[in-house]
Amino acid sequence: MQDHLSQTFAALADPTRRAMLARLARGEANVSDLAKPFLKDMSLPAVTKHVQVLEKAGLITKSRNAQYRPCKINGESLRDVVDWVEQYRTFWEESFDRLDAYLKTVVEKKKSKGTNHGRKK
Amino acid sequence: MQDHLSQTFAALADPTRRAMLARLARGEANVSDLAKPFLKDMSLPAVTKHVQVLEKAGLITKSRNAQYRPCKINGESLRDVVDWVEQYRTFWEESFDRLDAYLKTVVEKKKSKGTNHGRKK
DNA sequence: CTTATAATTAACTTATCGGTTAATTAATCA
DNA sequence: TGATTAATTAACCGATAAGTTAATTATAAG
Repeated sequence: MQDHLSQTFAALADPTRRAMLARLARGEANVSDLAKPFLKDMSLPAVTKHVQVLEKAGLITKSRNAQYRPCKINGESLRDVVDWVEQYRTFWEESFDRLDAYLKTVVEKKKSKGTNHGRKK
Repeated sequence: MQDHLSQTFAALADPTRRAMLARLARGEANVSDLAKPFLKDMSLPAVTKHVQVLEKAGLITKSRNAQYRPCKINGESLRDVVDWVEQYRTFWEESFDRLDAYLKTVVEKKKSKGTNHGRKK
């Protein structure tokens, strides 16, 4: 896989992996916790592979606790996704909600006076 | 490819296809217009396939004009992407910008009194 | 009617993806 | 020490993704 964004989108292009992220949104979980809902459908090594795909894409981080491997979401790479897709906002808003766009610019101005949301820039 | 969102993410997991969307963001274009920047790197049938992937994912629509096939972005499916990723907003904001979150809820309330941004729901 | 242009289809190749089973590593527990 | 649990690695398989070249369709233009 070439660039990082492609790697991220590819990792998200699988319902099992998105379900794992949904699970992790509720809190940290070991690989076997993540595996539980899927063990009727696939083997544990298959789960390990999915976790590795998420990890290599930077969508999750994995640490060590005894023989367990607690995983958690890494929000940074999801921001890459939203930053990319926001470029196209006008295309899904089209003629709807001019007010929405206006309010958004107001909020953006307020925000840029404060922090820059953790971005390096 | 199974579900629609997986299909969409898979279509976006390729830099050539994302570049095509970037081109279409500047206006409608025929397949050969879309092909132009890539013909040093790949054949025209390869381009046709990329366009078909984007079309099947619902990211673009293609019409007919004589022997030309003008394409344009379909914003709806990009909204599916942003709607999905917004679930995880807290993970990239983490402890930053509590103000940001607050302002967002204010805006959301204002918006839900007006239209619902073209969503069917 | 013939030729040129735009785009697609067909057939094929190669690499990658998502899964399997069997074996292995590493830590805990009795 | 030996057994159990958590997770990974190795080797393999079938399906599909992404590219190729050659042939085909469809419209426009001389």
